[in-house]
Amino acid sequence: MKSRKLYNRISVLRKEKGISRQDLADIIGVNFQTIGYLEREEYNPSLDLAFKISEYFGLPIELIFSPKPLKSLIGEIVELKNKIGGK
Amino acid sequence: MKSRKLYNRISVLRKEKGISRQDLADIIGVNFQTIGYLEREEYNPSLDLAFKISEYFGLPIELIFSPKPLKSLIGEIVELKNKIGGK
DNA sequence: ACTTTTTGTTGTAAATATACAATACTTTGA
DNA sequence: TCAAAGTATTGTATATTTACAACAAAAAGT
Repeated sequence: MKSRKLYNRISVLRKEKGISRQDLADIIGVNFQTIGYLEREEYNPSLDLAFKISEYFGLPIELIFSPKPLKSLIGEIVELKNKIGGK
Repeated sequence: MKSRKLYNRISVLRKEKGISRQDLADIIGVNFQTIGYLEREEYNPSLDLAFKISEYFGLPIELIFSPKPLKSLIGEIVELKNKIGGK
């Protein structure tokens, strides 16, 4: 199965936490270069690795990874505000 | 990274839909034996394949796959009813 | 400006997921 | 009970992910 390129927000989330790739890699238990490959979206994580990342950030997989390009977090917020604000 | 064994509900969900592995495989675009391996939990899907399965069933990945053994669907329901019913 | 830390790049090797084929076993249904 | 459909098993081949190392480039802190 030729697998689709997936998009993710790892680098943004990691920066919000203020940790380095090495730190994140250590916590999760992978090589720090693996985090690099994921952030650059050079390949997709295994489902298990995706779960580990999702557990670390305390967020569902769908909020971190997506088959469709992810909008910026700020963009998400604006969109949600519009939805709530009604009209 | 030695990857953890993951659990899933593919066979139950597939049976609820009343389709065969071959059918599911065709829809998703993988070999039918791959579905077999996943249902028997002999290996984990890639994140992309997990997304495809999740898209087909219209359910979030977390409801289909889990690092911890999944309780039966009926078990989930009972638990939720207890939670709602209070006490 | 200099030093250190972080990130990117390239290359190789190992582990794991997926495909495919052939055949046996099991279940279902007529 | 027999036939067909579905599932399991075994084996081999390919693709993809992960690890690891060494070095270059960039960013951050002093």
